[in-house]
Amino acid sequence: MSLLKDKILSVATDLFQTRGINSTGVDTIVAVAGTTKMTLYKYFNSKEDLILEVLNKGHQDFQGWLNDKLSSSSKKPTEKLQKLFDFIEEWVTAPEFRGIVFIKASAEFPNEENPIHKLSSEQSRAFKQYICELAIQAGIKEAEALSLQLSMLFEGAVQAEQMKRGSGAIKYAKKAAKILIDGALK
Amino acid sequence: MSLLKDKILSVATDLFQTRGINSTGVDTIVAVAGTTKMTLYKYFNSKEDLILEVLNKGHQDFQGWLNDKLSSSSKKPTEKLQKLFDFIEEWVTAPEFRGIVFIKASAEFPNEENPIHKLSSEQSRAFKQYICELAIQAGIKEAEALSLQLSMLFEGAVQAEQMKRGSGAIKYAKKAAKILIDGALK
DNA sequence: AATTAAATATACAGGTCTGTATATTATTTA
DNA sequence: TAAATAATATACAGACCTGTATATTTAATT
Repeated sequence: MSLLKDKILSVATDLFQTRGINSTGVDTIVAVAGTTKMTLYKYFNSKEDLILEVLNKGHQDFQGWLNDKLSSSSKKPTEKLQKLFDFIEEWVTAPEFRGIVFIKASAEFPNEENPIHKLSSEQSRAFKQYICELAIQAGIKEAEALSLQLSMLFEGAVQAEQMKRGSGAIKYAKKAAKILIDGALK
Repeated sequence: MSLLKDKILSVATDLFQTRGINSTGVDTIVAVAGTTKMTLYKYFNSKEDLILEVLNKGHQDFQGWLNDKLSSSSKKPTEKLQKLFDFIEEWVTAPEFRGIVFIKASAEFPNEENPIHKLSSEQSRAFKQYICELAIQAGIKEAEALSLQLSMLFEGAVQAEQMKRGSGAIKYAKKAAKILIDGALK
């Protein structure tokens, strides 16, 4: 991976989250990244392609980090599930946290036929599925229902955090998650 | 209120939700509303003003409807709280439901200094506060925590519904809300 | 040193956007 | 019927947007 391509991707991610995707022009991206449009269009066929790659990178970063944390925290599925929102809190309260890209992208591209919306929707589904597998391994009967509830709680907490930074909402989402998980376990 | 102004407001609301706010030009709005830009700019000083009025109208419609439903459903605060998500489900699953405006607006205008973001944030806070007062009247000790959890659940469910229409996510949000409310009541 | 590749600088075509200016047509009120 | 109000039709200025074309400069390789 080229250094410049990487730089463009991280700058775009930041600008998309802090200013909005449609409100951020490629001119702004290359200016902040310290390069030119010619270089951007060498690595990305279009702005849409850039957005799709930003989405993919964001998802891999988050899911990869979360999976590493959970894997090294415990081998018992039940404990992993119980620690899920501890790590989510750690991720969301980090100073460099700027939101979850697929949540913003799905709002800015609401048309269900749009490739960006499709990828966002797929990533949301993949995250829920990840939780679902944790729940299944933990022996939870209604794993599908619980994972959907937890992912709604997660997206609502991120929404709250994007709405008002430092609101501390995630702390209460974590408590709610504990109640729901405990209820589903017994 | 002028008939045309009303028409412009409802058309704008619909287009903003189905195509995005930044992606919807005033030309499209007036074309669908069957009028002209001159008329739009007679009733609204700018597109930003129009967006702010769309937000206000959306909030009044939802909060007004919800409050009427709750008021006429029961006089006991506890029962009202328990029926909250029944009515939310009714609102969200209605065929004409297009999402909650302040959720989309806060995503498209992430800058906390922006008037549109500020109003969105204020509406989100007002909704949480409305739930909080229900909880207080129901005698719940940790009313603040519960209302924040329920509002996150609500926003997460709307997010899920905007992401994939007809997902049925709200049904499981309702079940989660019941668990959280029952836990907070005793 | 000569050749190839990578990145830059700059300009611009074609499109869309907001907001306004000007003139005309309906509609209502006096 | 005359005057005042409301809405329309149309054009356009100025800004911004994506994507490309052309030429130049820097860096890497042989």
